[in-house]
Amino acid sequence: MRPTMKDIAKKAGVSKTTVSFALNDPGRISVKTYNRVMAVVAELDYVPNPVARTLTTKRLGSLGFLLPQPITEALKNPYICEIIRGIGEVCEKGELSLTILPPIRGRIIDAARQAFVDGLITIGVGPDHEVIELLNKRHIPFVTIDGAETETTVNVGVNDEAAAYGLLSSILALGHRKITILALRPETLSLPEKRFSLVSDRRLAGFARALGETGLGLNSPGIEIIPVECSLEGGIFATNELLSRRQERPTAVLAMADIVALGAYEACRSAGLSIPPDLSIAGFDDIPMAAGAVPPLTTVHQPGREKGAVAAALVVKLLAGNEAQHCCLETELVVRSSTTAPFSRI
Amino acid sequence: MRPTMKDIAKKAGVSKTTVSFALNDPGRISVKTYNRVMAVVAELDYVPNPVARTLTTKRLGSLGFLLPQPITEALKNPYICEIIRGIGEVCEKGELSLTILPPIRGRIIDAARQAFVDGLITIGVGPDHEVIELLNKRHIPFVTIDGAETETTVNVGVNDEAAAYGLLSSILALGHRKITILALRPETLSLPEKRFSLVSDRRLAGFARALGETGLGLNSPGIEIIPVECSLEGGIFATNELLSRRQERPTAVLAMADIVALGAYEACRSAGLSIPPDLSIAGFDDIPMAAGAVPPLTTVHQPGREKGAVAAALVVKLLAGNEAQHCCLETELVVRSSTTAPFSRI
DNA sequence: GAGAAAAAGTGTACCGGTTTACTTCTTTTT
DNA sequence: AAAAAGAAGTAAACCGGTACACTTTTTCTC
Repeated sequence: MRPTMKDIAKKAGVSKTTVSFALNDPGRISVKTYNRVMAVVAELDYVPNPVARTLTTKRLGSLGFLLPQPITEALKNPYICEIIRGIGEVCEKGELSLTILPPIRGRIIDAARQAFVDGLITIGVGPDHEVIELLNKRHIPFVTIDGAETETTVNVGVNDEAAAYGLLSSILALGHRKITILALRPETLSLPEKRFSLVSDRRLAGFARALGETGLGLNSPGIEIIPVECSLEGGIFATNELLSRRQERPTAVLAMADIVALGAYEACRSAGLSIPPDLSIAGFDDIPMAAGAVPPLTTVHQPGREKGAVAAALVVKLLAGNEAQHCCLETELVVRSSTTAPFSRI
Repeated sequence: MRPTMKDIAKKAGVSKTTVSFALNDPGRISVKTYNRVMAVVAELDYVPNPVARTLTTKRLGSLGFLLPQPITEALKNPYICEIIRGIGEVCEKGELSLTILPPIRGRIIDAARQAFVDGLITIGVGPDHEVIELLNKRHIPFVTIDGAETETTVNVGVNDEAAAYGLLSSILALGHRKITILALRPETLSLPEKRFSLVSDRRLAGFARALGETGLGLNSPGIEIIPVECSLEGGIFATNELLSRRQERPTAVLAMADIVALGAYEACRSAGLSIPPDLSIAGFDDIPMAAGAVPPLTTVHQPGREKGAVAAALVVKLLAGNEAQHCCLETELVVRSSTTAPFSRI
């Protein structure tokens, strides 16, 4: 079996304490003893058990990232990858590892319960979610990404309402009046009464405001909202369904994630539609491949890596016992060539 | 302070053991006692400390993935993302979390030393690496990806030599004789005497065999090998350098990773060269975006997600105390339109 | 209703380290 | 040379759970 500190102490003829000193505070003991202990350490291939150490030091050296979906799904979305990269950046500096926590048995709260982390970051989790309560009980400092700014939680996000308003305004200005919105389903099933994810709701509010200025609303004829899964497949599926209908097609599709928009691209390709002018498509996020797509995708840029990095930095701050403030990052409308004026059917 | 099991026991008027039963094996005690204990648990917001539990159960519920580079760098390579997705798949099934372990202070061994994992997966780590020894000392079961098949370690990989042979053979058959190979630098600096990564060495052997059949060798005039960093930037940098030279340019560039090949694409774009016929470019890996690139990239397909999934499944097997076998997955040469016969300069 | 069996609950050792308070021995100060 | 200060080392408590062996209480069987 793996040797323990006791084994080392016995073989070196010293106390456990001395072994501990040799490993963590060599100045505390004589050079002679130090050498003797270390010789035994080398001989028995002793490596201290980090878990046991943790029991007293109460520091694990790991940050957690609580995913609302399985890892396989989540990493299909480059935007999530960007956020992870941002978190990773901070982990590097703080000499921490990064623990990805996928839902266990479909429940994100179980993942949080048994997480071995010093602090963690959630994404898309609202203040009313049970996991928030649990984290508080466990006294684990955490920061939410794309959550909500409340008294008791620290959040990092963007102004989704304003960003959505800007995007739809530009689409409306092009002349589009038949618009389909691909809104994101909530990833976890913990709140079954919700139709859309937290950010989707906020963006819908922005869309509503933009529509209002043209005398329209989310319920106006021609405007449609479809819940989709946040993935390439989700975009393909919804768009296929949309294009196969009898009724008149929209002239523009607004996806709430670039990856969904790229799914729409694919569905259009299969259907033989050109983007544009047959259909204008816009996304949200500005993932790295959005600019390189054919055609380049109009989207709302939000700084994914920065979001992750800021959130992680705030967690580190909390861990150090300092106060942390909410952070609202900038977005920018990036108009590329996937959106033009609607094709006039004669 | 956060309540402990002792606090619960005291307040409920029972022993610590009973509390433990209430939480883990309710059938062991009477309903009446169970209710009383759970009431106190709820009242004091008690959540068991998973670290303490671990000391006796010796199970952490996490798999580790030891990265040879910072997370930010690694996740820029979609191929790594694919592998992580594969590992994630297995984690899901086993109700495990996934701990990403980036080098600490540039040293991968330090990451391994303090990792809180039940088992782990390395990538690109050879049998002579110090980390292998450490993992054995710590008695942590592990599987290597793209490592080496030895008596004492389990490896998941592909036949790099054969794959490289096939790729270069097809390039030579097209008529190319001036070929630049972009080989990968080892990511970690632990073995400074090495020029290339483990897989690069094996692929070079395959290249050498293919060249041999045409009466050439790796040292023949016209054949050049350049060490590059495995990233988009690495590809851009090396290719820029290559194209800016006075001397005659190669007609084909073989990158040992698709992401590097895509970097070469970008450098060509800036230089106003068309791919092909000015330059043929091929990659390795077949990342998802390789097929969608312009032009679609000729490459060697290797199953990234499967690699991760198989490796993780083997670790789980080892954890269960079973034997695990090496696994060599299939590769396939995928010829797309980035490679043609060399452009004849008149 | 006596004896056996099952159920319910407890005390204590243990996991593998860290930390505190204390002892012993050596060196320095006056 | 005595007192004070410092160095080196140790025993035992502690972190917060789990697991084993054991006792006590209840239920069942004949």
